[in-house]
Amino acid sequence: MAQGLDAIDRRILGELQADASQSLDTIAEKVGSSKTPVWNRIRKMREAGVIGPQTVIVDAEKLGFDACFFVLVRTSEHEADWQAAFLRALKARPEVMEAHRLAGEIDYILKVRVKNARAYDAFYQALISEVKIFNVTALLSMEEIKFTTALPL
Amino acid sequence: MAQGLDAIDRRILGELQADASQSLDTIAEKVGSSKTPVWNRIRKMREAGVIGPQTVIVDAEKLGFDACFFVLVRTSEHEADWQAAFLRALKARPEVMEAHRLAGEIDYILKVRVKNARAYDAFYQALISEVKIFNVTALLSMEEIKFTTALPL
DNA sequence: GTCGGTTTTGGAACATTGTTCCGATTCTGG
DNA sequence: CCAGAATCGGAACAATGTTCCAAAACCGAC
Repeated sequence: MAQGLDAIDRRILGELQADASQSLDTIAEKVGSSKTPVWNRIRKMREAGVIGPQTVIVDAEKLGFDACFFVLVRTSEHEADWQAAFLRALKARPEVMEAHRLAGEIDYILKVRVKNARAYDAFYQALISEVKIFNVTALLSMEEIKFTTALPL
Repeated sequence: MAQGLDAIDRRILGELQADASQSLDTIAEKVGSSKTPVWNRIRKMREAGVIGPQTVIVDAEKLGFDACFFVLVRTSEHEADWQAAFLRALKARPEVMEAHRLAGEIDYILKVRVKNARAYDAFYQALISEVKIFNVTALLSMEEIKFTTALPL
C-alpha cells in the first residue's frame, strides 16, 4: 500500500495543484469518480507526505518586495559543523525563499526576496558575519517571467 | 481604497500563507476579529490581486522528480522578437518551474525540475533547437535545503 | 473459471464551514 | 461635536467537508 499512485491519484494532484479551493464534488466529477473515493485518496496522499502544505500565493511586488536575488555561494569550509551553522542561518532567515546545495564549482544557490537593494545588503552583511564564506555572487532579477509550484504530472 | 493593507490584513495573509486550509473562524480568532470582516478582507485582497492562486505543495521526490537544475543562460540576441519567442518557449514547458530575466552578465536564470539527468538533457536539446542561445551553464542541485512560498510580513 | 477475502466505491446522513444579510458600532472629515 | 461612510459582529442560510455502511469491483488461490 506504500505509495503507488495511479492515474486518478495523479489527476487529483493536478487539480489540487491548479486550484486547491475546488470542492471535492468538482474534483470528483473532473476525474470521473465521486466524493468519498476522492477524499480517501487525498487523505492517503497527505499521510504519505505526497501532498504537503496548502498555501496561498501572494503577489510579492504588491506587498513591496520589489527585489529578488539569486545568490551563488562558494565556501572554503566543508566541515560538518560549518555546514550545520550555515543551514541553521539560512532556515532562520525569512528572506531566504529557497536554498539548494549544489554539485560543482558553486556550493550553494539561494533565492532571496527583499524590499529593496538596501535590505539585500543588510541580509548579506548579516549572513557573512554569521558564517565564513569564500565567495558570493548576487544575480539581480529584473523580471519574474514565470513562477509555478505545479509539477508536471 | 486601492490597496492599503493594515496590520490585520497582514496577519491574515500570514495565516493563509502558513496554512490555507484553516477555517475562517480559526483565522478570525487568531487575528482577534470575527468571521465576516476576515472574509471581506480576504475577498478584497483577492480582487486586488494580492492573494493569488491557492495551491497544494506536493513532494517532488515522492513523485519521482529527483533532479533539479538551475540554468544560467546567456544570449547574443537581445531583440524583441527573439525575447518573445524565448518567453513563449519557457512558459510552454512545464519542467520550467521558475524563470527570471536578470541584470548583468547572465541574461536569464531558470529553475527546472525533471525526473532525471536524461530528462534534463531532453529539455535542453529541445530548448536550444527552438531558440538560439549563446551560452548555458547548468547547476545541479544535490539537496533542497529550504523551500517556502511564504513572504516575510 | 470460481470462490473467499480484501479493497474500493458511491450514496445517504451528519457536522463543519463558507457566504450573505443587516442592525449596531466605530471611524473620519469638517 | 456631528453627519456620513465604512467596518464590524452575530444570526440565518447554503454549500462543503467528513463519516458511515452496504454494494460492487478486484485479487489471489485453488
